[in-house]
Amino acid sequence: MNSKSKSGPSSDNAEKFPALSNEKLQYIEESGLMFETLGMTRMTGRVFGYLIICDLDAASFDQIREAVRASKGSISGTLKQLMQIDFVEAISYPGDRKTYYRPTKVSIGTLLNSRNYQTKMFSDSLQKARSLKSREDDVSDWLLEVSCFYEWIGKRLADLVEEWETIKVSHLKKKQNAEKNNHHINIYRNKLNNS
Amino acid sequence: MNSKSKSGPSSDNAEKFPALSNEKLQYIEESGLMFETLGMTRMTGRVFGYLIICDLDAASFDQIREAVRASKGSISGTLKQLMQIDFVEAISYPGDRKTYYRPTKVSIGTLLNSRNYQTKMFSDSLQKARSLKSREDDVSDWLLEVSCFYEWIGKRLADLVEEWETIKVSHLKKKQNAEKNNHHINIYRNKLNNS
DNA sequence: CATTTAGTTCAAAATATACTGAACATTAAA
DNA sequence: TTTAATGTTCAGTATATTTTGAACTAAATG
Repeated sequence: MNSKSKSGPSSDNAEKFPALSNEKLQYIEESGLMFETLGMTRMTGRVFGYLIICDLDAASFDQIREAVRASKGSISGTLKQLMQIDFVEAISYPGDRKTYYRPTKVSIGTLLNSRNYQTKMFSDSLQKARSLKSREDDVSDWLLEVSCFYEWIGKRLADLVEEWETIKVSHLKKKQNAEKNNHHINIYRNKLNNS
Repeated sequence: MNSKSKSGPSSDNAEKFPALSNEKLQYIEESGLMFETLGMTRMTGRVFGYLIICDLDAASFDQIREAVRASKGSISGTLKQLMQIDFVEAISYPGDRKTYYRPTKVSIGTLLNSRNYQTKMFSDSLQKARSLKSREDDVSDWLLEVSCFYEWIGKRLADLVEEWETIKVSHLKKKQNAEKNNHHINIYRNKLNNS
């Protein structure tokens, strides 16, 4: 035991583990459920959700653990999964034994590619199905069309990513301006809600 | 018991339940595993896989059951799921009490839309995360960019589907010609394999 | 070298999901 | 009205997945 912990559990704990608002805690759970419907685990969603809203440059193992209230083993495995799929990256600081974790700011192209992996698998399977058929019929026509479409659109998506890179700056400016204008509305809404 | 079943179990059973080649049986299992990685059940993949390769206009409940070797309850539930997500449709014939099932030849647009559902969910979640942050940083910039990109590309994909509709006929012709040329190669390959 | 920190590993428990099989519903035919 | 055909439903079981928690490693600190 060190002298700090004797001086009271919440004295400087609050600095290392800043309390999360109910909204944020709720978001973490929602993120968990969403990741579940995407075929990942609830815990990966919780951890990723925490990392993107925690307002820290990077969070420590125990900060994550505290925020999502899970066991060390669970956090350890979950972080590995998230790093494996490149959703999270680890960083470290000199003179600090801890590892810190933060969301990877994956490029749009990478995001789209991982999405396309499943599509490719599906499309390949349909093509194989067609090759196994012993007659040509409506189904084999459909199988051909669908797998051709996916092949075609795979190429087209790559073009779109390039196009996005060229237009994104102006596009994002528009969006941010729209947001500023909405800000007044939000303040007005809050006043209404609090009345 | 009717007279038919007394005359021997495999007499005309073979007509109603034509034996599937090993390749097809294997495909059914592969399809099951693939659907599993897509977040659906193995059984939905088996049943859908069977329906697209069975070379029947439509398969009866018991033909499906026989092909995938599952219980009636399982087939019943699985077919409902597949119909729910519009992968399979039921048809019936006058004077026949059975229901027959066949793969829905869903339009390309519909296929893409259902794929986009998950993306939308993910994108909305990122936007919400950004609104919960109490500071602007690299992460909030990234959150904005990603959710904007998905919004933008959603619109662009709709254009691509339209484009596909206009070019698909000529595109498919090309593909089919390429296939015919490959056919000679496949025959040659088979000879090599059988030697 | 003993202790603390920071995490990893893995067997077992908890939980979630899918599947079976038997009882049931419904319609048609005998 | 009885029997048969065609499924459906659902409780229980089987299976798979996630999470815990305790024992462990490895490195730094006193």
